[in-house]
Amino acid sequence: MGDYAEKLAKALEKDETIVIGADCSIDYSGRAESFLPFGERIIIIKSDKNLIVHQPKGTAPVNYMKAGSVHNLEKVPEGVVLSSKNSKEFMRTVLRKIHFIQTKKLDDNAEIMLNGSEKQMSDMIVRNPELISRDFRPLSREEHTKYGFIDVFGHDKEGNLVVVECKRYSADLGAVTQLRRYVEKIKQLKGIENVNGILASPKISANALKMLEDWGFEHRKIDPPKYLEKHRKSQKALNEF
Amino acid sequence: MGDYAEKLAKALEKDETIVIGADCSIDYSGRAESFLPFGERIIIIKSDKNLIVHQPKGTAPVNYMKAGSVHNLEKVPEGVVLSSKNSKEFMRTVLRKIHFIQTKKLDDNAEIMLNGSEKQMSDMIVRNPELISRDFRPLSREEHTKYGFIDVFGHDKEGNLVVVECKRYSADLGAVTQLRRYVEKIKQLKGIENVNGILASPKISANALKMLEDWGFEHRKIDPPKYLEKHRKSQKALNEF
DNA sequence: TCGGATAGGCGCCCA
DNA sequence: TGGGCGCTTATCCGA
Repeated sequence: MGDYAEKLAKALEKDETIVIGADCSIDYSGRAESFLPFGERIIIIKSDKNLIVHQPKGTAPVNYMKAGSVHNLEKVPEGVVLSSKNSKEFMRTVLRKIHFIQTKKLDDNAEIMLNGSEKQMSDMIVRNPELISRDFRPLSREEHTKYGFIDVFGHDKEGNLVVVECKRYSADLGAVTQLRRYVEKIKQLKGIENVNGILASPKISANALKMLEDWGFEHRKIDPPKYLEKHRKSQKALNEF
Repeated sequence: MGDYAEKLAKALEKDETIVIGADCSIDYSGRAESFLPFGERIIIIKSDKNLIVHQPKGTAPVNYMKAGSVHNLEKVPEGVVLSSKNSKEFMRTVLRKIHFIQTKKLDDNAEIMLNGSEKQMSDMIVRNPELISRDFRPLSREEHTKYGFIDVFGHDKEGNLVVVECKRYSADLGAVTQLRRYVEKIKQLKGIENVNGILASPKISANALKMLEDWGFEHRKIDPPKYLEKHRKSQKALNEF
């Protein structure tokens, strides 16, 4: 265990990414309080000194510490204690058996390119305003108000203002109240009553649709761009493997 | 690379957790579309066949596949291709250099114990209704309505209904619209006008507070239970290390 | 499975 | 730094 502590300290020093497989228990205190009894997990400390702990199931880490945390090691009779802290949080990991440690300086400057986001959806609507209605004319995007940011803002032929809120997946009650908040703020700011609210999404829940219509708003069924496009194209290839 | 492919296949078979350090590129297609150019990352496949890919910075994985995905390996001239799929998604990882692979069956049945959640906050309010007001009488928790679930529902001495919405951290505009939605639904369901809305949280943003007060609702500054308790106690200990 | 809501959410942008 | 909000959100819980 002594060798491990030295290896870890050296890797931390050099901003390497550290991967540990270990039997450990974890105390956390900060935004909440937690305790995780002993069990075998993967612990990763990244070059930005962010720490994540993964149990053998699930996508989300069970414990974690933000980037910029300070990590210290201490040998104790039962093994090694990893103490992590930042300005607001503290974590104490007792490693009673270490199965492996890998340390490596990772060279990765790449950034992911993503299609199908809500932002691309609103871009698409600005380029193809007929998706909202035949006479919709977009005026601005990401309009900032005290009551939030409006995705797409415009008007129709009669000059009625139109507020569009986009959701890349199913629209829920929260999406409707969000739209309502914007419409009301615009009404108040401009001192007018004729403001239309449009919720654009591929799906909407029944309750949300009812609430939407109760408020005199409308839904447009619109898919985010390129959604599942490659997936469909690769179906043939998938069938093979 | 051939040895690696075999090692991986065997580990997948045995439901081991697999940790790979590799230079790879990633195509993803499913709920959205993405491409990540080559770079050095950590890839983890867990015993539930969930996959996460971590770049050397950040808490969140850059790419991932849900639990229950199927993973296949294929040797190609440039290295190894890891194909992952489930009913709705597809991911293709090209590993052109593998730095290390660790495989281990992780034994971990422990569950994290957490203090300071919103649910515990509403429990605390039910036990200590004077936190809301001297004459608040809780009636129910998690009251289900078509417009959502109410955290705490009760009445005051005069018989006015009271809706309480809790937030464990700072309350924002969304919290206010959520509260408003519940209050309106209760008014509609009971056919009455005297329904009070209370937003309970340690903090509230200035815009949210204004909107709250515009709607005639009130804020109560309440901290989730045990929040930072250990942290404060350990301050002395922290100063030492 | 779907819907509604929380999360120690994270990460991004913008004032 | 804080507010506002999207997210391949994940995860939980109830109908």
